[in-house]
Amino acid sequence: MKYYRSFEAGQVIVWAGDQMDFVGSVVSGMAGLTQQLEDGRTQMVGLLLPSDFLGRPGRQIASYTVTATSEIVLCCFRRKPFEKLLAETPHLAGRLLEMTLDELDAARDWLLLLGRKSAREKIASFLVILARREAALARQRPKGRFAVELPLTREAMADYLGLTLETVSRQMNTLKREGVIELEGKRRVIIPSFEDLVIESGEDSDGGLPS
Amino acid sequence: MKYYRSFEAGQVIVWAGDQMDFVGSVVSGMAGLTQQLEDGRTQMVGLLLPSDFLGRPGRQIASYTVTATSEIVLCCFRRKPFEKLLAETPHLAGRLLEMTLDELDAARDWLLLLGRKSAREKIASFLVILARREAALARQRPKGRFAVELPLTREAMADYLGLTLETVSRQMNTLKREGVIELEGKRRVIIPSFEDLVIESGEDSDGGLPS
DNA sequence: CTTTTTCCTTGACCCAGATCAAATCATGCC
DNA sequence: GGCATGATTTGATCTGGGTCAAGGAAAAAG
Repeated sequence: MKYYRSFEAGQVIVWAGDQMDFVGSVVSGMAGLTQQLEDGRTQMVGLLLPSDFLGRPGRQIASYTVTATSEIVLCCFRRKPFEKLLAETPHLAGRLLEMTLDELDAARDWLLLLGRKSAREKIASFLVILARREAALARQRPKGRFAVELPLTREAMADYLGLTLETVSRQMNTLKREGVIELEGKRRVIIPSFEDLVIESGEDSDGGLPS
Repeated sequence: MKYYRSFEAGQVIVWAGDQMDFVGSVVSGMAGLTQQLEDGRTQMVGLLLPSDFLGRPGRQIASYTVTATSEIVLCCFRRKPFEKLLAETPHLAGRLLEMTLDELDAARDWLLLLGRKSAREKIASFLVILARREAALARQRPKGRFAVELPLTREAMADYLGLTLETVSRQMNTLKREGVIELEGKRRVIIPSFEDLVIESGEDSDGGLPS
């Protein structure tokens, strides 16, 4: 009933519109949910990190294309048995509701980012989000000097942020030039002061994560 | 345990950060959830129409400001008894999960709208969304000639779409000039051909609502 | 080691939508 | 009616980020 699947960076895990006979959770690595307009414009609409849930119980057709942005390992369950288990286990349903509500909150922060933030603020916010989620896995809060791995291409970042890859590149290098971040290679970011980065992100100062 | 509350257009129902000791659902009218950056930039992150749920079980502090965009009637429950009921009624929890997943899907369509659509496409998409939701309440699909009520100011529309109110006004009048929509007063829109409006919205032709 | 491919950076230019500034319209109030 | 008040439209101008076009850099392939 439970099994593992691995994908390499760039591989498509599920195509939007395909039959989807499993649900799963991310063990390691990263994947993006994307939506497209027919002319090819692409927007990432979900970012899956370790512990995140993939799939929608009660729905057999995938609504979004899921692509591995880095090497990734999923822990999968066949959908039918999972749904049976879900119906029999109120605790599991509650946990899933909790996770879905958290995802909805994250999506709403993302709406604010896409609708109202400048390119510079978008980049800073994205790094803040990654740092927070990376720290949260270790039950911590990011603070002071902090390093973040970017398991995405500039293009994937652009699709996340509603920008072009050129703008992402320019803003990353501007932030670097101004000392807000340091780059170690192209995919590793050092944040000298997490607090300063939060200011750049335009967020309300307290940033209160409620849970 | 159950009671009704009414608000006039423009009234704030809940302030972000306030204690929130009730949950509710919309009986009639419309409200918006909004988030703000400290410099005042505002983004609507949720739109509540009749039958929509307000509040988050298990959370006593409101994360978003809720404002009535039109006269509105809510059916409210005190939070504690509701949570008790929720814990005792697996069916209710399942229903709530279903609604939350639908909201998440809507939020993801909204991400695509904010991240990648032009102002014209945003306006058209918004009208398509309103028409679909209005029709859905009558268990129908919008088709052919269709009328939509806009219980929002141009500014509220701008906050929904990540635009300025001037751009909203201009695009509405451009669509009117081109015959894609007709305006009856400022708050009522006639859609001569729903199918043509969907094309203007940039959506994938089929538009498949999966449920 | 060389070549190919993929990803990233940088520059020059342009345009959709923002900003600033006036009108116009609609509605309620005295 | 005459006069505030708030919503909307319209015009003029500006600009952030998009688009187009080369180049680099680094990994993968041969």
